[in-house]
Amino acid sequence: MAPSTLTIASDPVVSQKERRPWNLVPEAGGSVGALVRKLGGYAVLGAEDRAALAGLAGFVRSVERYTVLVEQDCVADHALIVCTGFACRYKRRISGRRLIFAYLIPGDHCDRGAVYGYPLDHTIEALTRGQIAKVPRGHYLDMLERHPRIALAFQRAKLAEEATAREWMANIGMRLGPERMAHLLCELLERHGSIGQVTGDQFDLPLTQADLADALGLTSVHVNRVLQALRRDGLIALRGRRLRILAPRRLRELGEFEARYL
Amino acid sequence: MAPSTLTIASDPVVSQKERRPWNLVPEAGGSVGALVRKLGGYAVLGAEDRAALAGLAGFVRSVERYTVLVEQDCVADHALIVCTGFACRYKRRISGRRLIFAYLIPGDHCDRGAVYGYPLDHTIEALTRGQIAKVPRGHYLDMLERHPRIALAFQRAKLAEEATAREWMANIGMRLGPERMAHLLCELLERHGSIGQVTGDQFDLPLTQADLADALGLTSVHVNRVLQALRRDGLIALRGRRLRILAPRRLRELGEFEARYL
DNA sequence: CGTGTTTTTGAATCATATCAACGCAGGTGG
DNA sequence: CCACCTGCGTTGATATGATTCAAAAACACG
Repeated sequence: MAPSTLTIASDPVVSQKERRPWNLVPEAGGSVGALVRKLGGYAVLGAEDRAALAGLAGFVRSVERYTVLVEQDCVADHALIVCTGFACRYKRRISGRRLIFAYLIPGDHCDRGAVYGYPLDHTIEALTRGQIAKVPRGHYLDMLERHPRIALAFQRAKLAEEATAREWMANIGMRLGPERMAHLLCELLERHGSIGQVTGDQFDLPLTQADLADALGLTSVHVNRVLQALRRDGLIALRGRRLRILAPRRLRELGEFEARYL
Repeated sequence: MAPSTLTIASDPVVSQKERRPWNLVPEAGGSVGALVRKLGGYAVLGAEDRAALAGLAGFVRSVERYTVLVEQDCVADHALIVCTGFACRYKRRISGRRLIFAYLIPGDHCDRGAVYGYPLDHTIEALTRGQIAKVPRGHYLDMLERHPRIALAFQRAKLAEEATAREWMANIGMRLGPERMAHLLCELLERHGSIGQVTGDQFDLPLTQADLADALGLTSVHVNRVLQALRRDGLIALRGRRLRILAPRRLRELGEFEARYL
């Protein structure tokens, strides 16, 4: 009911001592490299634009897994951008069951409405350890005003995010288990590709089967069996936190996935 | 693939001869009455604001059921606002199965992105006969600029719409049939209430059981049985195109519905 | 190395889909 | 005015995808 405070790891500044746990490639551009790459796909950015984005690195801090980034009904006073790691938007039922609406990967915004001062209708939480840029509203709005290209890119990124949300809804609403999983993995392949984190159809997937289940509207038990089926059919190889897409073509067909983003 | 043309009934002007088929109350404000009421709930509108909205009545035209309002991948050059009747956003699978992402009732925008010239990732179609205001982009943007209150109200309405979309996702992703139906009906009660179309917990629901099914991720057969269960339990009375909520309290509990909009 | 988390497995059960058929009402045309 | 058609709601029988519960095996971590 009553808005609570924004919860985030309170280290005052950047923590360089942190060893990145699952990001292999140290991106050019440091912790905001993913953001630059992603936005660069939505609009042509100039050197000053890149510099402004690079300036966001000063606001980066580490968060542990399970850290709540924005609490439900809370009005955030910062723009939050994922730099490394996985976060998600979710809601819980009284029964305790959780539904994940979206995965937030490096380069993704946590909450755009926050900037306009509206309370959020769901919770945002880190699914893995990672780094988050916590940009004060003033600085953020300032940057958008000074760099219209960045603003444009953010706007387009938002439309893409909305389209993705509808895709997830279609996933849950009209696809069977294996198809849902296939679609999700294709999407993650594409999104990780657009931030330069895919090499040879392979990328880090540091999620629990329960995390996948809650995003697909399935049980973790069923997710397990679905994954086994996909492995058995030679579509994927998933071991530890590393996913390799063995048959991208067939996986896309199975999930009826069509590339849409750029 | 290639954008196709915007399809809409091509009557040049308002058609007054049309007999409203399911709207009982002739709203003050004529065909845009619902819009005025809805926006009034999001921001305090002045007389000039209302006048500007009333001016939209000149762009109203009738559409038949099944009329495609905006085709997928199409860039609309008009803002479309539902005045009477039901429309929906949906997507189809190759199998032919349809998933409805949102119902659009009087006062709702069909596509906001259209105004910015982005192609749509889904289709918008009339689920019933009705009236749509087709406002040229220029006129629409002009109005927003001249009437900041209206712009604010639209912005808030959009946030509410996004929250509703997440609620639908939660519905499909983690609720059982009867709970989904209960939640949906509660939502429709609230939304129709906010545009003054509810009298005594009763309102028009001119939808097919198949239309409901596609919005709930269920089969029309199953929707039928769910509705029977709700009737048997004395929660609702649904006959013809008229729905009466008999036990709002219990229905909300069943669907875990919480009021959110204003 | 133990301890807690995650993955894997099996069996039973449940919710929902599927298929097929029938009734009913509204509208149409002869 | 009646016969026909079509769309929608209703029903029953059966099939199946997914859940639940429970427990063992594999892992990851400090």
